[in-house]
Amino acid sequence: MSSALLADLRARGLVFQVAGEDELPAWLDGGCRTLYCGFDPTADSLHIGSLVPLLMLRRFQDAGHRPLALVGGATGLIGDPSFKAQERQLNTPEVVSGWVEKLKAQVSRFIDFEGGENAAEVVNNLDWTANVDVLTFLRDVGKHFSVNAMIQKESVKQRLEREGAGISFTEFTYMILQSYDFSELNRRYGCSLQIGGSDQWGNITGGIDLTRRVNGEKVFGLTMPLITKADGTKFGKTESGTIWLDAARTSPYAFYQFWLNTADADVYRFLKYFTFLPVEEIDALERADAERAGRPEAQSVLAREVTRLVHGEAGLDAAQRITQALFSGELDELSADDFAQLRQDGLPASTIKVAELPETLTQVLVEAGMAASGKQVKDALGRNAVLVNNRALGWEDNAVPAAAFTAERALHGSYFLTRLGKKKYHLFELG
RNA sequence: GGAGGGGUUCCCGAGUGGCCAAAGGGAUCAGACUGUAAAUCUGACGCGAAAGCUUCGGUGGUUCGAAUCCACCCCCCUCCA
Repeated sequence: MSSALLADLRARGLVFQVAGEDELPAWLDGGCRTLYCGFDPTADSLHIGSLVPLLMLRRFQDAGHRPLALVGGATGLIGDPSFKAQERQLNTPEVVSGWVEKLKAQVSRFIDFEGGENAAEVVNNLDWTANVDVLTFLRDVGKHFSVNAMIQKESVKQRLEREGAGISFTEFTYMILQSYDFSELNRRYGCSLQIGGSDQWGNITGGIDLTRRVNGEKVFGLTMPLITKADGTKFGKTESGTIWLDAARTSPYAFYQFWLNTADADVYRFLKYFTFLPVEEIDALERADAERAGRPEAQSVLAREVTRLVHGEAGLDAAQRITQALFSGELDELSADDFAQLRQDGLPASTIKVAELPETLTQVLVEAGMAASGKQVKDALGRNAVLVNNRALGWEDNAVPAAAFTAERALHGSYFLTRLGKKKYHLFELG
């Protein structure tokens, strides 16, 4: 069953490096194995960069293995230097522990805690590091690490070699801490496989070595590739910032839109990375899209599947409802309830009072966050790119914003769906 | 500690007394085309509706006028010790 899992992962392009490659398939086939992946609290939410490893845990669980999601209450206090150009600012223990709680909840949505021997578990490495004293740690753990080997790791090389950079002892120790996690999880849970992004290779192999030395156990490691985009830009960022998994930071609607805007050159690869759809199905979709000229279907499948995974059926409904309402152009068909719902669903919105409007339209839209500066609004007005309830406004309307937001022009007496350009929407409600 | 080079608008990078809100490229925003794509073309791109206001590491100074000259200070890089 599990060599089938590995074959599927490879078909999806999800396997980058494997430690113990020859023995891993047989080991996985031999029964329910325990594996783990760590997530450090560097913010109060994970972003889509963590999605691949999260789904990976799920893939293993679906294949009959037991996933442990480790939240780094301890490692988060130190900071991983891997491939980071600069030393990072330390966060206070209070802040980190607050983030740990958030991440625990977030991570939990992707794996199943019910059921038998392969029920998932969330663990926190602070549990086994908080009470270890320095001398014990140095003697029992530190002694197994060769600094000579540690400074050879590619992940810290630029920090050691580059002029002007540097690495504190604190961050340099990170690898030891993470290695200790693996050996402890091996001891406590029989964990025998660690997975992570390709940047974690050095930390993972460190843990494998330590586990062999202190527990005499042979354990495995597997990394996933860095997600790249065909145009060379960084995955997971948009003009407006990072795409987070937390609905409070990135609304399900914005999340859905992010995936819907995936480039053709990336979409089939992403379907393999980010969904559980069978590879054959994805290949079939690609062929169908290629035969049918015009708009491919893949993006909407991707957006649907990933939004459902992260935000659930209700989040997906909200995202699709907003998308449908905005991009169909049929505003007349929306009821007052629908507008209230859109606002509820995360469509950017604000309440305005005609008497308190600023002097110009540019100010109104900038304050609503639709544009970065008045110049952009001015440009858009000059090109008929500002629409209020589907009516274009011009530069001549700029000085009289009140005229654009009169009750007579409002939908259902109070709503103004305002569009700037093709994709930026904001709902103004008379208050 | 010594010698030299450098810090320019989001990024890279020109600019060495007025014609500089500052070349060029990238990013970004908007328009055309289209599929809410890609590529391409066009426009905008310090802030401001405008009048105007504020920028070129910092602080002072010279000058009718400074990103450009002077003094001191801070930071970065290269070489030497």
